Amino acid sequence: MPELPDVEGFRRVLVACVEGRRVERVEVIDPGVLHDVSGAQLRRRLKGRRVTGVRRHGKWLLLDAEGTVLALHFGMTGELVCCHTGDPRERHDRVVIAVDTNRELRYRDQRKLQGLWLLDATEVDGFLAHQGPDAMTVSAAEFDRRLARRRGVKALLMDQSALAGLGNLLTDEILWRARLHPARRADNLSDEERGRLRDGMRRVLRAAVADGRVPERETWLTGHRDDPRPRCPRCHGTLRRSRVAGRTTVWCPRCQRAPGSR
DNA sequence: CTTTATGTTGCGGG
DNA sequence: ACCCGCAACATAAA
Repeated sequence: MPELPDVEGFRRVLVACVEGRRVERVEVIDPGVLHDVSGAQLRRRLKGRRVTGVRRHGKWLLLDAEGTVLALHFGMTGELVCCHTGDPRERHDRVVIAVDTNRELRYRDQRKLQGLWLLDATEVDGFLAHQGPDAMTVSAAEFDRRLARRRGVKALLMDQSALAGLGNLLTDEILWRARLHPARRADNLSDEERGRLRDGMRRVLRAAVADGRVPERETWLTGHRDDPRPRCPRCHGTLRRSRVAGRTTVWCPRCQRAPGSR
């Protein structure tokens, strides 16, 4: 589930649930999601602290707690939910952070591909140093600079060190909207094509972030990618499914022409 | 049993 | 130096 818009949705969950509140209890149900920190350390360093802010960069979510920062990444199956204390525990609840309002934040994740990191506020910049600019706020000039590589455009858009926040679904959606074949090389897009790409990215992101998730819509690819015989919502041609940049890729061979060079 | 899944990283090879 | 595909990580569902 989690790409930039989903993580932005989690950020709002956090704001509503714990921002400004004091951490009363930290419960580590499955230490397998903790990185470089034990359950006891996590508890000791969060308990009693006030949550002073919540930030997102790409797919990373950062919870500030008076000098200590909890960094969360959701992998493919993670989510953040706000519960009342006493709500029944679910099978994949891994960590619970309860605050002084009878509410608790739960990090829920089936596959445990990523997890939680605990940092000192001074370590955050270094921690995110390898991340590219956030896809939601990147400037046109910086976007163009990031795309100036000899790589497949889909691989590049999904590369978090080039641009942070886009995953497999969003990337397909953006390329479809910009009418660009996913296997095109990024460095020989025309100025017009690169403009279309950035425009598509902005529109897709704006709509998805407003929803706090990547929506499944009839007028988007997302609403069709799991259909048995998926049709393009724009030209009604049959969509194709293949593997690009190591991931399942859905695109319209009529709307999104030729890889090669042009 | 096999395949697939919205992520990231590290490795081998071109 | 740059780029690609692929396996690995852990788990569930089709």
